[in-house]
Amino acid sequence: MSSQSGGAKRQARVLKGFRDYLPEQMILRQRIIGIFRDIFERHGFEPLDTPALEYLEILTGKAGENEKLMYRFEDAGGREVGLRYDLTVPLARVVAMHQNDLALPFKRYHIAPVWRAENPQRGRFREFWQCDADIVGSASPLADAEVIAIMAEALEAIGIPEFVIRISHRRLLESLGHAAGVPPELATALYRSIDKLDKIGPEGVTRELTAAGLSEKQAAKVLELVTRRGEPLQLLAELREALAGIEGAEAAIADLEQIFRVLPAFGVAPKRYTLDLTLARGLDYYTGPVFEATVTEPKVGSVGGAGRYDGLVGAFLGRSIPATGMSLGLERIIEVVREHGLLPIPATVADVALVFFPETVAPAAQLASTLRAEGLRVDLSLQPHRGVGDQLKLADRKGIPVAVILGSSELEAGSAQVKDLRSGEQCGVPLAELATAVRDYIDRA
RNA sequence: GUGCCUAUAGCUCAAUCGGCAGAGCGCUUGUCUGUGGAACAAGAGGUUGCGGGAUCGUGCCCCGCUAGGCACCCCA
Repeated sequence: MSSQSGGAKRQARVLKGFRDYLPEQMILRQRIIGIFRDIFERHGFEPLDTPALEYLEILTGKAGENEKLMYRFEDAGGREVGLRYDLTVPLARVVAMHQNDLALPFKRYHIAPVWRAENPQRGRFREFWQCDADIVGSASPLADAEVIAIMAEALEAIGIPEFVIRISHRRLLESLGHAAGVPPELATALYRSIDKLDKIGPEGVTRELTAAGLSEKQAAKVLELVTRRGEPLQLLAELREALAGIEGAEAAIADLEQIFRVLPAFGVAPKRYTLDLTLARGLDYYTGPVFEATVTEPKVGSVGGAGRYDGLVGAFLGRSIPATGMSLGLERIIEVVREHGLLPIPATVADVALVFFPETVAPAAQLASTLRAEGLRVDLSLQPHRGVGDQLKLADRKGIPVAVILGSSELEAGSAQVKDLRSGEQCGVPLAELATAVRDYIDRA
């Protein structure tokens, strides 16, 4: 038996790492999502959505160690299910299930929440939104390049001042390992340590590598190869020489060369990308080129990750289909936007507040309809009895830029008062010209 | 999942050694019958995150829980 009022009340709360999005935040989130959607569609990517909940076996096959971060439980029918961990695995499932309905290469975007049972931190939540764009059915580095270009365009469109897309290649890293004499079973440990270079430094990496079983010489060799810096194409030429005869190296280098040649043609500025072989990335399903967009200020880690995963669709289908794609993290991008004060947006969706009196309720409601038909977003006051002052104050507090005041004297004159709530400027306007006048005031902002 | 730090009014934060829980802003009302932001005055608002313990007595000490921040891990 629950109490209705009085008695013990239920404590209002939300789960750790989960949040409410109040209107002001929603307006910003929707704005950013709209920008991304435009860019994705401009590249011919189609929208897709999938269920939040999947059979657990769909999610667990290729996630490797991340399985422990997955929300999993048994549903009321006894099925083992899980909340999706990313948008890539569901895409692979969709392609496998609907291959007859999809023309390859299939380009899709997917903007939706995913769930990971991690400890929350700045820009890190248990429920968060990813904005993904992927290409399924093309093995060409051209597809990788387009994905990188979209990522760069998206971050550029938001106005993020300092971002760099680091580009690496799983196969090339493997070859580096071979060249240094690292046994295959230590490859994973190798990637993980190298990935931490900027955090723990060369000494830290050396310590970890030798602890994992590499000799000091091997560790030093790997570090030397991986930390080379320079103009990408020139650096690749050097690596081609250094890795001559090493299995897989040539193909990986050729992939990267194609990517770096095409990127400028896609309109990506050279300062926005770099060849960085210390990038490995954690997800097990990456098989080729991998990319990551990092922002140095504020420190929210990467704002987007990407890469080629040629084996993932095949895991559901039996025959292999190549795929590549990228993922932008909405929450982390919002952190950057907030930190730098980018994308100034109104705190409300309303263009105009309609203020009136008990004796002008009906005409005011009618006027609101007219203004809405003209395309304005009208917040009709619901408290005419509270007086003009209070209504104006409330409208201003909400952040509405303009008020229209309709009283009986205006009504008799066939006009209304239009007031700029920021400057206080006000004048009478004939009803027929009202919408235009309101727009003029808004544009003055 | 692990470690460290934190939690006091709607918000930001005070509160001496363990001794009556406060300020600023915001909010409500009034000065002000159809014009907000200013000023002045008054007022409301708290089981000090939740639960337990030690103490004559706790916002303050101890334990557990929950949430937030930072780091690890991992990642968007």
